[in-house]
Amino acid sequence: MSDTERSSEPVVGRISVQKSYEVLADRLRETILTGSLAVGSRLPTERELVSQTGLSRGSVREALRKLEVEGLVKTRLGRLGGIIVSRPGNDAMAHFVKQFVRGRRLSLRTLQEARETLEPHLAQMAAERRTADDLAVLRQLNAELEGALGDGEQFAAVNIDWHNAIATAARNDLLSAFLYSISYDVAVSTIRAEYDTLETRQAVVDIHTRILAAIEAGDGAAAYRRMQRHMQATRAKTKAHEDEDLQSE
Amino acid sequence: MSDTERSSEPVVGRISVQKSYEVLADRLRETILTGSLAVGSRLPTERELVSQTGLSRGSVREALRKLEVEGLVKTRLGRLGGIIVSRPGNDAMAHFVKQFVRGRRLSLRTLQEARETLEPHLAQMAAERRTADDLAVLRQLNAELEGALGDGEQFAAVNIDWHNAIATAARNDLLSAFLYSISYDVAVSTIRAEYDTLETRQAVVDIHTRILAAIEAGDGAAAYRRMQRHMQATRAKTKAHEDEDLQSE
DNA sequence: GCGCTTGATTTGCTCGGACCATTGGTTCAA
DNA sequence: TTGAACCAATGGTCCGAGCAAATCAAGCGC
Repeated sequence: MSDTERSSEPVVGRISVQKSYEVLADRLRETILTGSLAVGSRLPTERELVSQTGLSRGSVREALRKLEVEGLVKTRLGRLGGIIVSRPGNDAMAHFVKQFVRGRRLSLRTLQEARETLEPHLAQMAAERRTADDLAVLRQLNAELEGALGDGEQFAAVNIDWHNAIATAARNDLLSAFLYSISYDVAVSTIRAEYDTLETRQAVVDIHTRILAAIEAGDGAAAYRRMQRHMQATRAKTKAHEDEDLQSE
Repeated sequence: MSDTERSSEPVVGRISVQKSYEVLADRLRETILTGSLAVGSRLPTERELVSQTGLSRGSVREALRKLEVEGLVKTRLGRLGGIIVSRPGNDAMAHFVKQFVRGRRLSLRTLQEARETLEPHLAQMAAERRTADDLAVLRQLNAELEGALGDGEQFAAVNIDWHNAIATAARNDLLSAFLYSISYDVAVSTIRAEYDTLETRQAVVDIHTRILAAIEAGDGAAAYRRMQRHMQATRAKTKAHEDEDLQSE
């Protein structure tokens, strides 16, 4: 390549002008994450950040808005309010994943597949790691589920909690956050199909009981198999909804 | 419960004052997601939004900042610039997951487990759904990987691409986004441990070849098994890094 | 006529200042 | 002691102005 042949030789790389609020957001993010600021502690007030950085109030606020979406800070109003260091929770993850799913028009089938990927493994991990407290919670939820056999709405709600409790017992905050993020959408979409009759609800309680038994016994392989079968049964029930969009409010 | 016993009877629920930029962000989000605005089309300019909503410029911009983090819009400068409707991509997901992982101080072990959960299933799905194009890409990457046997950095980079290509072939945008989000962090942390010697790199190429063979043959079960073994081997190599934090920039 | 320069235009970006709303503390009188 | 009125600190909101980048169009020189 001769240097006269093409005038687009990259002498200097692409210049991207950093916007001030981006810079501040990055700086604050690093301060929060590496500075070991305790969750719940307060950042400087907006006006202090203004005087410290030399930026305008608006730019400071835009930076804070970004961190807020990321779940790294929360803002509280009034005296003794301010910018509180937080840590991203399952809700922040769920909010983001929801926009992702809606924005990409992902099908219910896609979410169901994700469940099938996550849940059996989570059940296995739960069987291997569950504490006494985990078991108590799961037994409680199983009982509640049985008590809600007659109420489809309630049944679905408790069912979500049950599956998330399994994830909690698996002791993997990332995977459980993933599951949490999709469980609501999947559940509301499958309520009618999966739990339309008392028989299907009873069947769900039965398989839940058997999965819980495997977890209690510490039998990861059995927990995996049973959860996998549970997922496949759910998929069969929701066949009719396949490839359905999830654009509803 | 008598009605005089406790004065904390919730007559009216908790009142949460909606902030104006929240309201606008919600409205714009719904407009984008349900209004079937084509990706790439332009939203009204900031000044137009100001006159349409009656809000101030600052509030409008704060709302836009939120949507930007969510990956629903991008802003471009200059004439013919403006607020462009976008759709959340893997990068937006990766950015969010990264803050989540850092903010919660998740261990490398946690990420490795997520990989072990996702990848075997993704390999299976890839075997069942891969197109001719997918196979071409995978063969190409396998060749590149073999060519990079002598360069640890390059090898690791191509390796990431290879695993993500598997996920792409699995045709599940959510799971592939999850994997994409953690692959970088996992990879950079395991480069030295996993690919420290020529022998280990050669072993990786070998197992990749066998996984690819299963995918070519459409043998989902074999692809699952081989990927699972690959993951277990990787885990063994990274034992030393277990429970290590991922707080580096 | 072709190509480069120059200016105008549109758009997001940044600033400064002011005032409002909410929350919690403080003071003071009954 | 208790209740109400007031004060202070902080985020929320608004207005207006000018800057900076990207594009287009007109004009100029060859």
